[in-house]
Amino acid sequence: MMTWMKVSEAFGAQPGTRLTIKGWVRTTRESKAEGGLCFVGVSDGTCFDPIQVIARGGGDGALANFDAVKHLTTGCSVEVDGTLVASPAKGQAVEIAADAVRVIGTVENPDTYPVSNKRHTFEYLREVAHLRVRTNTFGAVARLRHCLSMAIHEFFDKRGFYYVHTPIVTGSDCEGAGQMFRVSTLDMANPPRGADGKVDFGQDFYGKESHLTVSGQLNVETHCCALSRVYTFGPTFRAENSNTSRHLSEFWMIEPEVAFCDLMGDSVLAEDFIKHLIDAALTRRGDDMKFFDERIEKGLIERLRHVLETPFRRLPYTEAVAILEKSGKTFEYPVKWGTDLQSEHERYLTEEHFKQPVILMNYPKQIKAFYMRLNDTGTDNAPGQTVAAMDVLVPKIGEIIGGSQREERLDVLDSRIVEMGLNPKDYWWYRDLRRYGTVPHAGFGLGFERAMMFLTGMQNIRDVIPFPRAPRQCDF
RNA sequence: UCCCCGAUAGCUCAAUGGUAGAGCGAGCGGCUGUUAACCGCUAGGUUCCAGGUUCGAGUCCUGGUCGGGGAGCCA
Repeated sequence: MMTWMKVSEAFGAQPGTRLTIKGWVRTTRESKAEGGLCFVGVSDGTCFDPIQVIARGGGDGALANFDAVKHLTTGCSVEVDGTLVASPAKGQAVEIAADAVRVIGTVENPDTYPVSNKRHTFEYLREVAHLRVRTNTFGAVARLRHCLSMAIHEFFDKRGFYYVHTPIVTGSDCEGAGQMFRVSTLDMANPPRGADGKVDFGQDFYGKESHLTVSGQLNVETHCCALSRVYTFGPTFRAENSNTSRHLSEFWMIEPEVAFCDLMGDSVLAEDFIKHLIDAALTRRGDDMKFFDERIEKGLIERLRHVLETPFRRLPYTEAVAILEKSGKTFEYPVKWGTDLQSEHERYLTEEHFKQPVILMNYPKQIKAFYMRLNDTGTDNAPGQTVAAMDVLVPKIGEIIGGSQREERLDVLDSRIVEMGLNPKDYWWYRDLRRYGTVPHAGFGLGFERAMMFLTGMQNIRDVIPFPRAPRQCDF
């Protein structure tokens, strides 16, 4: 009786096992020896390596359709019945001696098959995103992405966090994180207009303007202030015209929120979280990580082990500015207390000065969001007022996490809202959390794709998400 | 959005303003328990698009489209 096994299972089975595997041809090689041999590498995506299938054209195990098997090319789908045997040749420990190879789907023109068995650039493969997952690299990326997704839920579940499904469509355009995509069912060519000539969104689907969310944070805070420990993990949309290797207009974000927690507790959670992801990747996807280490970024595993074993460096923003001023480096943009650090400054700190992840804390209030908790005057001997915000910087990627302790004092929150030129009325339900049993709480946001880049060594964010969306890029 | 670079065979890239080339991939044959295989032969082109300069444009000029790197915004 043949057992249909995943290729990953077949590699672990005993020689002599009779089995069936089903998958796609990666490579074929032919030999005239022993009455005709055909070596077919078959992958079903369950592990990094394809398994080698031996088809014979003569002798005892001759296949009736050997001629068809000889004409298999990369991309064909097959079902193989056979026996797992120890391989007599180098290159693989085991292989499958085939009794039958059923050709399920052929490739209609091998000459133009987009992901033929050769090296392709990532730029090219982006144009064939529906097929690129059949390659070594994108198969590994897909498996690791799944592995990390599961590890994220597991991390929070084990710590008593509840997974909250925050909305994708939002009626508030006050989430405060940049340009938003409009959601509307109005006739764009001929929208209803009010007496003032402006578009009347009162007639739109929700009776008001609505957009895709840019953050689940404000919503998740409501559940934090009832369930204590919560997190979201979902898609996020930013309509910024960002054309970089680190930005997407649709990306996935993990946002935990913890009640009765301050900024230091928040930073400990962030550090534990990143380390858990590294551990999960290394222990559960060793095959894929080995590939990333050898072919994508030399020294990746060593770099991640170092991060895993070293405590993150915590550093007040004010001290970071002092370090940068004393560094002797000439930066394109000058360092000045009260302004945001530039990419070059962050890179210097995490890649050159400390050579490890750095958590910068307590930023000047004028460069951070209204909901971040105002620190006492004199915190860190800063020359101005600061808020309890943190950014986690990692080598190669830069900012991977942004978080803060939230302002739980209603009067302070209100004055900050007004100070930023916002209207407290727009935040009525957010303010209610401070009116009814307010508590100190804190949280952060981690860009999932940036974590993927950090863990794989992939250099373009469009290559760590199955179907990237970016300005002028919405194919597939 | 700003700065820089690029677009030629299925893919990666050559080609002084003067007949369009190679490697890989593909097809056929040879050799081999093969595995980045190797050897031979063959096929494969609207040189991104629209204008312009020129006797002549892949090459020079203008505009556009798309892609890459960097910056800003951020996760």
